[in-house]
Amino acid sequence: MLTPERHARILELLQANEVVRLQQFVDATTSSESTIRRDLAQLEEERKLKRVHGGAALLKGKRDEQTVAQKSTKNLQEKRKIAQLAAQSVQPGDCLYLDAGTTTYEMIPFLTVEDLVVVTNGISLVNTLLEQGVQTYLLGGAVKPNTHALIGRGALTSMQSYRFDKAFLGTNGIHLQHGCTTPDPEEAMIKEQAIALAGEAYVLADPSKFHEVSFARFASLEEVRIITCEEKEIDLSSFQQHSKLEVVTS
Amino acid sequence: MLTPERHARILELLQANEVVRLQQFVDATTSSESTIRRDLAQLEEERKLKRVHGGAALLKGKRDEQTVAQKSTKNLQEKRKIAQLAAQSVQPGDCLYLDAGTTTYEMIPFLTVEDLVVVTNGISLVNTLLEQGVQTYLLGGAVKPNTHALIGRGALTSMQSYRFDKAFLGTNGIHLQHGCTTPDPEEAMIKEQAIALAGEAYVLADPSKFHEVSFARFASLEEVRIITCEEKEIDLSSFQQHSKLEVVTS
DNA sequence: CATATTTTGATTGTTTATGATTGTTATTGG
DNA sequence: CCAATAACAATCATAAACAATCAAAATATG
Repeated sequence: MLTPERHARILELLQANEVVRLQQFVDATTSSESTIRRDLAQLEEERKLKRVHGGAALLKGKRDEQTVAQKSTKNLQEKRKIAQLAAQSVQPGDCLYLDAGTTTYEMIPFLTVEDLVVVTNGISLVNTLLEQGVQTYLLGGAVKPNTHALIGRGALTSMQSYRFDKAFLGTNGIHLQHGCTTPDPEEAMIKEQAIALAGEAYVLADPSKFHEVSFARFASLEEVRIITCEEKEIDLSSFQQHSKLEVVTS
Repeated sequence: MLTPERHARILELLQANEVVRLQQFVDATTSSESTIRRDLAQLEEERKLKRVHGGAALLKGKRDEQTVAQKSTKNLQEKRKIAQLAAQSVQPGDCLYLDAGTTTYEMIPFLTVEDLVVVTNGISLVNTLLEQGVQTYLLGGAVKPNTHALIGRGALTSMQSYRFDKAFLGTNGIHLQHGCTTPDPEEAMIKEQAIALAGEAYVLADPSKFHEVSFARFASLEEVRIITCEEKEIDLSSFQQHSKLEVVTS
């Protein structure tokens, strides 16, 4: 049986049964225990299921995670490392703003300190935040269909009720002259205001974003801390002069 | 029996019985006392129940609230009929408010007219609304962990930017003297304001809600239209005198 | 066709969940 | 208020489940 077939069969069994033990998967796929374990590990990475001792269970909030889950298979390891580094800046009692996006999403499992309050404009983050037991606030506003981010006037005005210790933002481009940019001007406005309302603003960017420029600018290099992981092709030293830079040594 | 199965069984027993002895859990799950104790400790940590000497009890705030998943399997056919009737009142170009809740959720597939705008405080509704191609706005505010509804000051203030042609609301109790009631005062405030901002307010209630009273009142019978389906045990004529009543003949 | 890479299943220590046992704490009835 | 009793938390041994490792098989590549 081929890997995608097995994965499909596993998810199918889970849809039907909510909780399934390892041996059932073995019987259903005529594969070994080891293979099933590997499959389960992988599917958990992709956030398609939750492993439990003795088998696997369906994720509770499966409904609006799908789009995020698909995206997050790409560069997942890099993103997770960056996310982990970013999460280390968080202190007990902090009030955070988390941008909608896959990198910020990956931060959530690492947000383990006590007494956090998180404000976000990403509907997809809410479920996971609540499962972590984090007190969660959502901005209001128009829902952007493909990303499920909240944007527009409503989002801007409802953000004004909050102040943040730290804001964590994703980006599409980081450039020496043009700063941080993103394709959607609406989202750029939100990011810009989040930076203004935050004591410290962190931009999370994997190496592919450097020297890229997108349409709408939301920050200069000077006003944010950039968190990334190192890559030999990219020379980060030029950025170091303009911005506070934190790099994961992978 | 796997851990999530046990946890589910424990919570299920609690929903049915309000307060349950340790031995009942042991019998129901065929596990040892020690294991149940560990489970209870963990579930209390997750704020799913309250441990008491001799067993466990439901959290007070959650007394008559169930998770969305549990609710939505119950009375589904009835709810769907009510939802369908409610959706018939919707006209092209309308701007609607949809309450968070399972009955309002069931309305979405029937919202097939053109040019709708929907505002809601229910995160769970967003996905399905977008799939229907409806322009969707979400209120801001605190996210209520079990129901994923947006509540609190943030939700109230962000609602003030909108005006609705029609508001559709769920309820837990409908009573001749006490009007419409719901367990959570925070949610009641939201519902109340939605009614104030709407040209017409509709309350969707299956027959089990009649003559019931919950904690927080959000409307009198006079100011809303009630949509329900008929049931022989319940005499709706007394309600007819106080309120506009629409009944599905199932 | 030979070689490199990936996937698989068996084997191995290691970790985890469980149920029994222990001593400790809370409740109850006199 | 105190003793009796029930419920509790803590500890421990064990068995099940686990991750890590490795060699064989399947697959891909030059």
